[in-house]
Amino acid sequence: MDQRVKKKATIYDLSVLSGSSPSTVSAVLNGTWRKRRIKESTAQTILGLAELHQYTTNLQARGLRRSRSGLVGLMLPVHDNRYFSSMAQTFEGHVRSRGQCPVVVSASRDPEEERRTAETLISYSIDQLFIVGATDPDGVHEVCEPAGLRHINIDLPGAKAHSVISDNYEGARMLTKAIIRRFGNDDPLRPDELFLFGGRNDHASRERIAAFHATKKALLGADPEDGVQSSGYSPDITLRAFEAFYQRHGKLPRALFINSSINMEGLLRFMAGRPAEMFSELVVGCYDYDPFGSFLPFPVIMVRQNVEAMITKAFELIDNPTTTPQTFLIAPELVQPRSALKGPLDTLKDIA
Amino acid sequence: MDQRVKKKATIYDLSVLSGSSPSTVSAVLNGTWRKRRIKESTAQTILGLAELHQYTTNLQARGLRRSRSGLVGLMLPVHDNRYFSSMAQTFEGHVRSRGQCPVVVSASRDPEEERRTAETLISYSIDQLFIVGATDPDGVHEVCEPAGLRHINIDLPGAKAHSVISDNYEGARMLTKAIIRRFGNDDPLRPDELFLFGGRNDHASRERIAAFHATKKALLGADPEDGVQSSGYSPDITLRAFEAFYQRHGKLPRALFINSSINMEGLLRFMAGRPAEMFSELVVGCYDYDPFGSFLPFPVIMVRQNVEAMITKAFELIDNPTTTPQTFLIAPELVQPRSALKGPLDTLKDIA
DNA sequence: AGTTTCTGCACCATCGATTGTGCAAGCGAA
DNA sequence: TTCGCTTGCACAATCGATGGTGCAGAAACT
Repeated sequence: MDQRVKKKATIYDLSVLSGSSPSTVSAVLNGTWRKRRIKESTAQTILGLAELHQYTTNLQARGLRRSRSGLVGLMLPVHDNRYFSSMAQTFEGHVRSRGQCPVVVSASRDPEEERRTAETLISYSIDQLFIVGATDPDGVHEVCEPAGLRHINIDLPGAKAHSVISDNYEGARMLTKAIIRRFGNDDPLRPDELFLFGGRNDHASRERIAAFHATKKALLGADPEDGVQSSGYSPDITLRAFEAFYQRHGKLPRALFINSSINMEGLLRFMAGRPAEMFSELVVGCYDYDPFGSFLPFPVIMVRQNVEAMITKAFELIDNPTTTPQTFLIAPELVQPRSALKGPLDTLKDIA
Repeated sequence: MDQRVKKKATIYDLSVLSGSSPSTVSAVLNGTWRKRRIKESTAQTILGLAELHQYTTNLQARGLRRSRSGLVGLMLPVHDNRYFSSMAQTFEGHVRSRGQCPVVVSASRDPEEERRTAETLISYSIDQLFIVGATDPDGVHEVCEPAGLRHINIDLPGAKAHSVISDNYEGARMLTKAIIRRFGNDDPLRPDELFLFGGRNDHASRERIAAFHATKKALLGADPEDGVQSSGYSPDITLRAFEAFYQRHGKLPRALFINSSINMEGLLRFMAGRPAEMFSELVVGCYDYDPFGSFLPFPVIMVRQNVEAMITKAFELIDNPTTTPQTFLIAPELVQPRSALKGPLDTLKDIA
């Protein structure tokens, strides 16, 4: 054999070398050999040869035959965000510990892309799909269902498959309350001094906005209609929302409820180039946790969604396929300003 | 057929339905039919049937036959970090625009895990592998090489395959200089007031530390030996390093060079629970960019590695396989405090 | 010795798509 | 009419692993 690109050893090669049949080799290598009553010594011989020739199973062939692949998919809206990246990190740990191979892809919150991505993954016979923050979870379901692919929604719920999501209402209630309480009694917050930025017409935003309204009303007695500035999940649109607000009022509100860390980046863009003092009195609540975000020069109260619990619950549900789709709420956690919480990375072994 | 889990249509099904042979169906569906002189009308019939029955290619079967998969792998140390997650985001865009399917996995900076992960990916016949920040790039190479898998190192170089990395020396030089210059002439920084935290024995750390030493020496005239506190890539170890330092000196240095955003999180942990005033005079340089990190309550000068350029260069190299392995340096960019830069997410279309 | 029961393994179809090759029918030219 | 070329497609081997089935030889039993 040429040293370059020597073909990988197959069970047929080992079959010839060992004098056993391919099926015997296969059984030995995939661990079913006791069930097939292969002699211990035969097995050892084959395992030895496999080691020697660096045999590794061609997983495409196995996948083709078994019509599953050992791959478990995670579909994210985007990678570049601490909420979703911690989701990926946590997911990886779980999948790895089950001896499967995690595959993480993103679909940009584009319903079409979401479906295409699911289809591609299905073509590789992935075993399960975790759908995170999909814009159109039910559209993805329509793709998974006929293929018999087990799937589950996380973060944003769908009607046709189980969903595990944050308790957005409760989280937003806590957050709104914490923002309001942050102001003392001598100079309490007025209803028209607290605005929500971000959010669009998805389940999470709706819940959060509802809780925001209700809590404002309950604690501040009133809630002016224009208290919400929708700006989707885009830093730039959020920036423009802040600029527009600033244009109109000549200042920012005293307090902000920001719908996600992505919108929070819009606030950063607004801050860039403006004097820091402009923000020294600001109080911000952000629905999402980012360790750096927690230490900004003004108090930032954050909500950390319990990613670990969500993923755990999702695995539980996907393993015991039940009947009618349900949505499960996972309680998030309020994070006081200047908190550096442990994350999924802390599970990895530290090396100095 | 049962409505549940109806098997997916195959070329054989379409072959029966259309009255053509499987090979003809295959050719039509994979686009090689003109080359095979299939009649236009035959093709149209088959395409119609494919549409009707929602045919999708079984990519495992194709992969088995062609011994490639259309998958392109990205192996990261970890997901949960803005540097690496922006890498993933950028990578996805590139791969998608080439009509292939990106898969992102992490290997926890564990050489053994890195090799195992590469092996798994190889078993799925991925077409190319981008190895980011590997602890043992050459170990991964040893796995890829015999399999004939094209691969390239990013962020941390290897000796046996092309590498695309940040110009760490130059970046660290700029950063060190910027930190020092940050102090006015009336109260200039002394050599024993600037410390480096983080880093371990990898190429990037060594370069940065060398530049740190050299620049300190050049600009401050001296460089005490104990100016570097190695603490790997772990927030917790970094936290302990800060605590130990604080224990010994009763205060932090006036200025810090922090080797990565992960170490920066160690600083956050140190800050948590301590009064903000303790850090009001601090000046920090961080080798990595995080938008939130840029707005901390003290000046944080950051270095943004040019992820887009690195990925672009990597694709260029992996497409034109040349001879002897080389390392290519990509210039990073100094980011002034309170900057909110655009990132890979800004490429996505905004939806409000 | 003859029959049953294990042992230990080989045989072979199969998963779905790809691709080199072969060949019949159609057509124009000689 | 016959030769030769083109058109349009079918055939069959192949990628590597899996798992149901069958069968020879040894052991156990009557």
